[in-house]
Amino acid sequence: MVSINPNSKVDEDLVKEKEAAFAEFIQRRGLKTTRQRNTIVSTFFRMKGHISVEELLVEVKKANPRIGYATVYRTLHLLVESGLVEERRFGDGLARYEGHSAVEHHDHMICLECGMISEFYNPRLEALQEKLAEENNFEIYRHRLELYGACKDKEACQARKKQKEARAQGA
Amino acid sequence: MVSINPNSKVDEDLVKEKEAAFAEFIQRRGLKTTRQRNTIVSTFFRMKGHISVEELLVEVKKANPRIGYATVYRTLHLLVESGLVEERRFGDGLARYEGHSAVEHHDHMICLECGMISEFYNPRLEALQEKLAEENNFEIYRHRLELYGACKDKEACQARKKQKEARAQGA
DNA sequence: CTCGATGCAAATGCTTTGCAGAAAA
DNA sequence: TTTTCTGCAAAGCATTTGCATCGAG
Repeated sequence: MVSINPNSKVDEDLVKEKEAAFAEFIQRRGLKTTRQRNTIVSTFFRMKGHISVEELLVEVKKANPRIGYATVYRTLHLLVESGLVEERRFGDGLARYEGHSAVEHHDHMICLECGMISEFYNPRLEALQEKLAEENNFEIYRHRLELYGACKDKEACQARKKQKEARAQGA
Repeated sequence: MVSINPNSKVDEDLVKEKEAAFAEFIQRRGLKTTRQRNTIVSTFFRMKGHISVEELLVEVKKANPRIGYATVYRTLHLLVESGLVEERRFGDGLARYEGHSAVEHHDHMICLECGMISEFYNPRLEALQEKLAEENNFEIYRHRLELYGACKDKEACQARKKQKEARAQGA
C-alpha cells in the first residue's frame, strides 16, 4: 500500500517543469501563448488537491480579476488534452481537476462525512483488474476506483455517521 | 439502443416481486399509489441494462403519452430511495438506473468504442479493497469501480481504436 | 374533503458557445 | 495582417422546482 500525502509543499521545480510542458503543448498545437493562460496554468499547478473550477477561478482572480470563468474552463480543457491534468467527478455534480501527483495513477477514498479525499495506489489491485479484464476479453484504457465512506479515526465523522443512521431509522 | 427486448425473457415473477416491494415502500412512507407511478415502475423493471431517463421516458410514453419527464425523474428518485434501484454515472453526463440484479453488488466494464456496459464481480477484489481501507483507517460504505476500454473480440471496436490512435498522431 | 401527485413551464447549476473587440504571431 | 484568444452574456443540457390542477385516500 502506497499512501500519497496531498499536503506536501509545492515543488517549485516541478511546477516549472509542468509549465514548460504546457508551453510546449501549446506550441505543438499551433496555439498562442497568452497572459491569461499563463496565469491560469501557473496558478493551477501551485494549488494542491482536487481543484474545482470555482476554486481555481477564485485564485486566478487574485492575480488577475479580469479573467472570466469561460477562459478558466477553456484552459482547463487544454490542460486535460495535454495530458498534464486529469478530470475527475466524484458525484457531487462538479468536475475536479488534478495536476501534479507524485504517482501517475492512483485511486481515491472519499469521506462522505467530512469531504476528505485521499489517494492511494496498490499494485495488487491494478494487477487483479488487469487479470479480470483479460478473462473478459477486455482491454483497459483507464479505470476509476472510488471508495466512499467515513474516516474511522475522526470523531466528527463517526458522530455524523451515527446521526445519519438515527435519521434513517426515523424515516 | 436497447430498451425492452421481447426476445429475452424478463422474469415475470421477479418483476411482480419488485412492484410489490415498491408498493410496500410507498405505503410505509405514507405516499400515494398512482396510475403514473405504477406505469413507470412496471415499465422500468421490464427493461434491462443501464437505463437512462430518456430511454425510460420513451417506453413509458408508449403506455401513457401524457406522462412527463418530471414524473419519471421523481419516481426514479423514489425507486432509488426505496433501495430497489441504483443510480450510476459513467461520465457521459447523464444518470443511468439499474434495478438490483441477482447479485447485489457488481462493478462495470465500459467499452468506449461501442458503448457496451458489462458487469462483473470478484470477491478477491472486494476483499482487497476492504483490506486497503482498513490500513487507512477508513470505513467503506460503498465503492465504485469502472474499467474503461475496448472489447478485444469485436473487430469494430479494435478498428475504431486504431482510428483514434491515428488521429492522435496527427494532432 | 385533503393533501399529496401530476404536468407543464420556468428555474437551476454547471458548462459551453457566439460574437465583437483585443492581442499574439 | 491574420488568426487565435478573451470576456461577456446568452445558450445548452440534464435535472429540479413552483404552481395550478388533479386525483387517491
